[in-house]
Amino acid sequence: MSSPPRSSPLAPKRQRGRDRVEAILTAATTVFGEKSYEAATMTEIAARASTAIGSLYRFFPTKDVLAAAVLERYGARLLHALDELVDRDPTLSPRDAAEGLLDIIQRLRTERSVVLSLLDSGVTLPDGTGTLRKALIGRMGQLLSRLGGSPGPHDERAVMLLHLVKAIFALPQDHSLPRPAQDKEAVTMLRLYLEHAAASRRSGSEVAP
Amino acid sequence: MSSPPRSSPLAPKRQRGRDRVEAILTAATTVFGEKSYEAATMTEIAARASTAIGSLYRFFPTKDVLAAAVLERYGARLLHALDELVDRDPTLSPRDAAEGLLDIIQRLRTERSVVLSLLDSGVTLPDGTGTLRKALIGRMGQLLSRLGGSPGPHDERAVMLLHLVKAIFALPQDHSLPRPAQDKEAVTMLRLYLEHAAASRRSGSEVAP
Amino acid sequence: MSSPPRSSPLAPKRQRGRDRVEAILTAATTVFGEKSYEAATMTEIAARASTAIGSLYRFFPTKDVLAAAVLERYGARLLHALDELVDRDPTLSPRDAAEGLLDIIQRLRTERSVVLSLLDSGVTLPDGTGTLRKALIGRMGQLLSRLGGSPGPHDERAVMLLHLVKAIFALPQDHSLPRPAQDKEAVTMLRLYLEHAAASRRSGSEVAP
Amino acid sequence: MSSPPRSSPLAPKRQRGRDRVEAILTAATTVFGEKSYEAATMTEIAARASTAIGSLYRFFPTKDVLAAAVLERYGARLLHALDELVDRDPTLSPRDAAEGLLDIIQRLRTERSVVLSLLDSGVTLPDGTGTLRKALIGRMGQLLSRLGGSPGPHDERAVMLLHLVKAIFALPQDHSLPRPAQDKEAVTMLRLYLEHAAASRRSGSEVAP
DNA sequence: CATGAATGAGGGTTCATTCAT
DNA sequence: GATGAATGAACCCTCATTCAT
Repeated sequence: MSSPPRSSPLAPKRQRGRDRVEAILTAATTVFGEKSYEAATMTEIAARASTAIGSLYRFFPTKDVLAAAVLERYGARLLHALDELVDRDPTLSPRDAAEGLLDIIQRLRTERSVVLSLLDSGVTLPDGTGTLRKALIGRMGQLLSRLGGSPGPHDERAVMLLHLVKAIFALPQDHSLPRPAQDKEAVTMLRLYLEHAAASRRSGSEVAP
Repeated sequence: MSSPPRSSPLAPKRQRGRDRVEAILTAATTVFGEKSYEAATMTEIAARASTAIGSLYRFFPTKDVLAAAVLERYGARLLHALDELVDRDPTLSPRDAAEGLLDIIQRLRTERSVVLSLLDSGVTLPDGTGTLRKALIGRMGQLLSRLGGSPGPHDERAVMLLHLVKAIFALPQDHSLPRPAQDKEAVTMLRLYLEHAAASRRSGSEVAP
Repeated sequence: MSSPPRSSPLAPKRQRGRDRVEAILTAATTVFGEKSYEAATMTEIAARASTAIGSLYRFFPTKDVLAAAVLERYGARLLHALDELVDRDPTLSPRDAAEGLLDIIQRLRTERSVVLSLLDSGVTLPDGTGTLRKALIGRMGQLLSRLGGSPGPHDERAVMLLHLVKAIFALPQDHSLPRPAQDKEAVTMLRLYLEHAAASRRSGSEVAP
Repeated sequence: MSSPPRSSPLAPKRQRGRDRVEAILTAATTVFGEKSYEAATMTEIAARASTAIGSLYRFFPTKDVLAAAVLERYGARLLHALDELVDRDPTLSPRDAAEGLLDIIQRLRTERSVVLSLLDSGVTLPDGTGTLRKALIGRMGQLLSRLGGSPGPHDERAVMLLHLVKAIFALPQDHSLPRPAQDKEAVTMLRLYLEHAAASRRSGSEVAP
C-alpha cells in the first residue's frame, strides 16, 4: 500500500460501477434501518446488494465510510424535500407547514429508520453526522422564518422543531395504534407549536396561555 | 450445569454483594447510555464497575438480563416520579403538568441516555421493554385525565406525549445551545400540547386555530 | 447476519479450499480421537490444521457440525469396507468373516478413536450419530445373514457384534501387550461368536456346548 | 501457601465430615456418569451433594482428585465382586463364570457409566486409572485360571475378557432392543469365549473349529 | 477489477479454583 | 471449618478487513 487511505467512497467512472454503488447504498440503507450500526454486518449488506464483499470494500473502504455515505444520501433527500416545502409558498400558514412536514416524514418513511439508527447512536461517523444536523437545523430555522416576519434568533425553536420531527419519525414503532389516528395527532402537535412560534414572532414576546 | 438458565439477576445475600450489584448497575447504565446495546461490552461494564467479568456474570447471567435490569431500575424511578406528579394536585393545570414533566426529565437526566439506547432500539429484552412502555403510556394517560374531566379515549395523545417527553430527553445531545433556553422552549412545547388536550377534552371536539 | 444458521459444512469452490477442508477434517479426526468432544477445542483443531480459527468456522459453522462431518466421513469409510466384506463371497465362513472384520479394524485404526469418542459419548450430533449406528447394525446383520441361510430376526446378535467390533477397536489402548498376540485373540473371539451364530441359525435353535 | 499441594482427599476425622465425603462421592458418581469428565462441573456436583463448593474443595482439592476418588471407590466394589466370584467355587464352569460376570455387571449398572466416562476418555487421573486397570486384568486372569488348570501365560485372554466385559457394560446404550434379549446374548458371548479358553487351556493348544 | 477465502482481534460466556468473611 | 462471592484464563464464535487468485 503506497497510496494514502481514502476516507470517502471512490467515484466509479463506468456505468457498471455506478449501478453497483447504488445497489450497495440501497442495501445498506435497508440493513442499517433494521439493526443498529454495530449489528449490521458488511457481509449481509454485500449479500443484499448481490455483490461480493470485496467489491463493497472497493467503493467503501470502511464500515463507517459506508454509513456516512448512507447518511449523506438520506440527508440530501431530506434537505431537498425541506427546501421544496420552504420555497413552495411565500406565505406559509402553520397548518400548511405542519402538514408539509408530516408529508415529508411519510414519504421518507422507508428510509426513516436509518436516521434513527445512525444519526442518534453514539457512532461518530467520519464527517456526515454533525454537518447534516446543522443543515437540518438551518432548514427548520428557514421554515420558522417563513411563518412570521422578523428574522430574530430562533435557534432554540429550530432545534426543538427538529426533535419534534424526529419524534414523529419514531412514532410508527408503536404498533399499538392505527397510524391514521397517530398521524392526525402528529399534525396537530406540529401545528400547535408552529402557531405558537408564528404568534410570538409577530408580537415579539411570549404569548400567555 | 444442567439447571435451567436464570432469566433474572441473582439476589446477593451479603452486603458486599449488594454493593457490587449496585456498582454494576451504575456502570451498565453509563455504558448502555453511551453506546448502543450491541456496542456496549460486558468487559467494559465490568471494568467500569471495578469488577472481574466473572462477578458480573454471577449476578447477571446474560447481557440482556443485565440490560433488562437496568431498564427496570430506570423505569421504576421514572414511573414513581410520574405517579407523584399525577397524585400531587387534583386540579393540575397544563402549565404545572408541563413544568412537572420537565422537572422529572431533569432530575433523571443522568440516566436519560439509557432509555434512548435500550427502550427504542430493536433489542427485545426478556421482559422489561414492552411492559415499561405500556406503563409509561398509562401514566401519560392519567396525566391527561387530570387536566380535563371526561375519561374518554385518549390513547393517541398519551403515545404522542410519551414521544414528546422522549424528544426532550434527547435534547441535551445538542451541545450547541445553552440548556436554560432549551428547557424553557421545552416547557412551552409541552404546555401547548397539554393545553390543547385539556381544551379539546372539555369541549369534546378539536379546537380551531 | 439474518440468514438461518447452516447445519452442514460449506462446500468450498476452489482447490485451495478443498485442501483446507481436508486438512481440517484430518486434524479434527486426530483431536476428537485424543480427547472427548468437550475437551477438544476448536482452537487446537485449527492450529493442527495450520489454519486460522476463522477459516475453520467458514467451512464448519459450529463445533457439532464439524464433529458430525468427521463422523460421517469416518462412517462412510467403515460402511464401505463392510460392504466389500459382505459382498466379497457368497459363501462366507465364520473364520473368513472374523478375519475380514479384524482386517477392516486394522486398516481404519488411525481413525479408530473418533468413533469411540464421538459415537458413544452423549453428544447428540446434528444428524450423523443415530444414522451411522443404524447403518452399522444393518451391515452386521447382513454379515450374519451371509453365514447362515435363514433370514430370521437377529437384531440382538447384530448389536452384540457391533459392540464386539468396537471392543476390538478399543484394544490397542492397552499398550501392555504386543499387538500381534492381541489381534490373534481378537480373531478367535470374533470367530467363536460368528460360528455360534451360524450354527444356531442353521439348526434354528441355540446349540448346547 | 506454605504446605505442599495435596494429591489425595483429606480424610475427615469426624462423622459429619465422613457423611459429607460420602454425599460428594455419590453425587460425583452420578454426574460423571451423566456427562463426560469435562462437561461435569464441580458446581453441579456440590449442588447435588447439598454442599457448598468450598466444602467440596476442602476434601477434594482438584477435579481430577475427585474423579480419581470416584474411580477408586467404583473400582473397589468391582474388584470385590470379582473376588467373590472367583472364590465362590473351586470348580467354576464357563457357564457359571459367564453368568456371574453378567450378574456383577447388572448389579453395578448404576455406576456403570462412570467407568465409561472416566476410565476410557483421555483424562489422566492422578493415580487410579492405571492401577485399577491392572487390578481388573489380574482378576480376569484369576477367573481364567479357575476354569482350567495350568497357570500358563494368559495375559491376552485376560485383556480380551476385560474388554468384553466393558462392551457389555456399554450395551444398554442401545435403547433399541429389550434388555433381557440383549443380556441373554451377552451371556452366550461370554460363555463361548470362556469355554474356548478353558478348552485350549486343558488341551494346551488352540482348538480347531 | 472482481471474487471470496483467510485472518485474528474481540465479544459473550463458563467454570475450576481461591479466599475473605 | 463452612460458605459462597470473586477471579480470570480459556472457550466458542463473529465479523471487519485484507489479499491471493
